[in-house]
Amino acid sequence: MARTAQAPVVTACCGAPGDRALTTKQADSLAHAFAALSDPVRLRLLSLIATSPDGEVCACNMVEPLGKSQPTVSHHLKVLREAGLVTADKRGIWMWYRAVPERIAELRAALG
Amino acid sequence: MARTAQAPVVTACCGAPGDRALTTKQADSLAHAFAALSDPVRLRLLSLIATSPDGEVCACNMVEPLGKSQPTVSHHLKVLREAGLVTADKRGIWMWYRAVPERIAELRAALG
DNA sequence: CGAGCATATCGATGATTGTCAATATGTTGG
DNA sequence: CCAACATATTGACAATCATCGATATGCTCG
Repeated sequence: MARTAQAPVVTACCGAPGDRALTTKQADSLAHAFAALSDPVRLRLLSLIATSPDGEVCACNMVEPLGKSQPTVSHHLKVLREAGLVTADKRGIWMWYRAVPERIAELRAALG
Repeated sequence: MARTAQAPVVTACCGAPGDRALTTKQADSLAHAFAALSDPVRLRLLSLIATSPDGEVCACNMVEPLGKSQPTVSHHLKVLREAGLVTADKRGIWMWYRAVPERIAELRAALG
């Protein structure tokens, strides 16, 4: 007695799911990371940062191109930081953001 | 007169963002796709399907391992379908789900 | 110290989402 | 056609989220 209830023992109605699927813990962690990428504003922020010639971008240069208020941009940057996708570095008055390639590679690996 | 307002022309306060960042349209599309991966249940569903030996899994075999109600699983499968990450194929009573590797590769490429 | 600026946090609000019970749709066997 | 079953849809509700204005924090320069 397993599967759906009255599935024959030998070959069930359905394809076997196998057992190398994600655990609940793995899925929780990954979902949290992907959630950080599930907003257009955050994707554009990460894109701005990751494609910057210098490898880092000042927060002051991200408000205007995004067309969102400063608090909104700050909020999204925080989400990206908490997801481990970017790091922040305060120098003087300004906050400099860099991408975290290892973390991004992690997500890419989860898709492969 | 650009950048933040009173940034010197030569070298601004801040790192230049460059111009190969995502457009609004691209970001919208990608965000929609990543949003489909932002839930643990959906990640486990996709994992179940993608790692199945047969390359396809019957919906009847995904309700029990996930510990969620049948309508909830059905809802999540619909989200994955609408994101283009899986396809569904009705054969007789059962619905068979397969992963869409091209679409998954698309997302992986966006992270590269 | 005090003024001015960059960034973060707070509080509120409208919108979206995950979940389930109930029900509908569609398929097969008798 | 009817009963039984697999899956999808509907309706409702609590929780989360994106957004902004107002405000707080922190830094630099005079």
